[in-house]
Amino acid sequence: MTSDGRALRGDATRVLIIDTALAMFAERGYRSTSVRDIAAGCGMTHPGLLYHFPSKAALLMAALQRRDDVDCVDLENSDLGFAQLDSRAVLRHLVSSARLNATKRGLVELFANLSVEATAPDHPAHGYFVERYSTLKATVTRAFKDLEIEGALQPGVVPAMGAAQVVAAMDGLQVQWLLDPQEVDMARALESLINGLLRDRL
Amino acid sequence: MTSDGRALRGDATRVLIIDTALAMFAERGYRSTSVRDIAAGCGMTHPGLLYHFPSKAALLMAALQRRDDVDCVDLENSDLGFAQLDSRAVLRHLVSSARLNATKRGLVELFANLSVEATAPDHPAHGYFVERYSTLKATVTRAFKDLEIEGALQPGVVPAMGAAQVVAAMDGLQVQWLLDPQEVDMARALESLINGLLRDRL
DNA sequence: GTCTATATCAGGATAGAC
DNA sequence: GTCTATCCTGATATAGAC
Repeated sequence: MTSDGRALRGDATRVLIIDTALAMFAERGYRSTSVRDIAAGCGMTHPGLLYHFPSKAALLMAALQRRDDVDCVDLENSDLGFAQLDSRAVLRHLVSSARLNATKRGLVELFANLSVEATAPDHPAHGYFVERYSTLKATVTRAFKDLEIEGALQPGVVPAMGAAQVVAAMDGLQVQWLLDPQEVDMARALESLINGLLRDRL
Repeated sequence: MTSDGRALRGDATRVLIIDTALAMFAERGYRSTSVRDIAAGCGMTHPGLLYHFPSKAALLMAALQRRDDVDCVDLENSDLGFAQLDSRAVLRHLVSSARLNATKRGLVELFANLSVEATAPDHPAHGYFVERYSTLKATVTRAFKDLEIEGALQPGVVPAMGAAQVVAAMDGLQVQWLLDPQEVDMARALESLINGLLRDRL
């Protein structure tokens, strides 16, 4: 970005590319979407696209970043906002995310695939996911700790472990749902799991 | 397998290929292991390998099959045997599997990646994983139903949903463990989740 | 600043010699 | 049963026209 607004002209193209990429990644997956496909979807050639982003990986990162931004607008909460929610609201938010996800198969596919792929230390999105999980688990752990103080936790529930279990269940339920959407209700299963960790219901 | 032992001669190569493939898939993942790599590891060229398996996908399926066989030997239980275990033994078996997995990163990577990839209906291993999850969940559901009859279930726990949660947690914990093995104890987290569903401990 | 054309490389798969 | 040679597709990346 440069000092004055005029230079932002080209950003229209950048945004178009990112949105197209996100749609296609969500539709067909990251690996089976070629830079050529995305470029074609934008009405340009792939080197044209690569002028804006040095590599497919860089484009992915930009797309993930944008996805987070959109999510924040959707939910009218910044990530910071999410972390600062009341403890029960944090947990309820996870459940509504699950419910929302059930309307966006492509996106669930994308994130499910990426989060596993990115497990490899040399994956372009490795850092992103390490950070993402770490933040998410920290927030949920915080919520459970607060509930523990209120005495609202089921005896024997350890906040950090509960957070790991809840986050794990979110991920795993997505896989089952992708395999057969009829078979699983992600939001209900998650809610029920969370309720099992609490003395009272959510 | 054929009627007499002699016919197994040519299978030595097949087995070598499968074992090499399994090792390499586990090491570097399915997608980033080329047929050429596997062939080289067997001391042959890739068309030579493709004489034995018509495609990379077919080789994958054979490798998955073999993996299951080895697992059965390891645990001295056939899949059938697993399904027929006593209900608590079924759940304990899941926990020990998790413990065992923590010593085999490559294999966990392979299955974690594949189970998500194979979510796509046209993936070569789609049928395998549909079947795998369906069987696994059915077995765990059965276990919970038995425990329900014994009155050993926490109130409000629905067998089928509990099974989905447990299986989901297994998968999700693997992702977290792959991202940072220090951060998560898969077996403990899973055991604690299961215990939370039961009136008494496992 | 933006794109066309092109170079280069690696993957899976097949045909056909040996 | 194994290899050589080859095809096709699709990936990233660069040179250079507009």
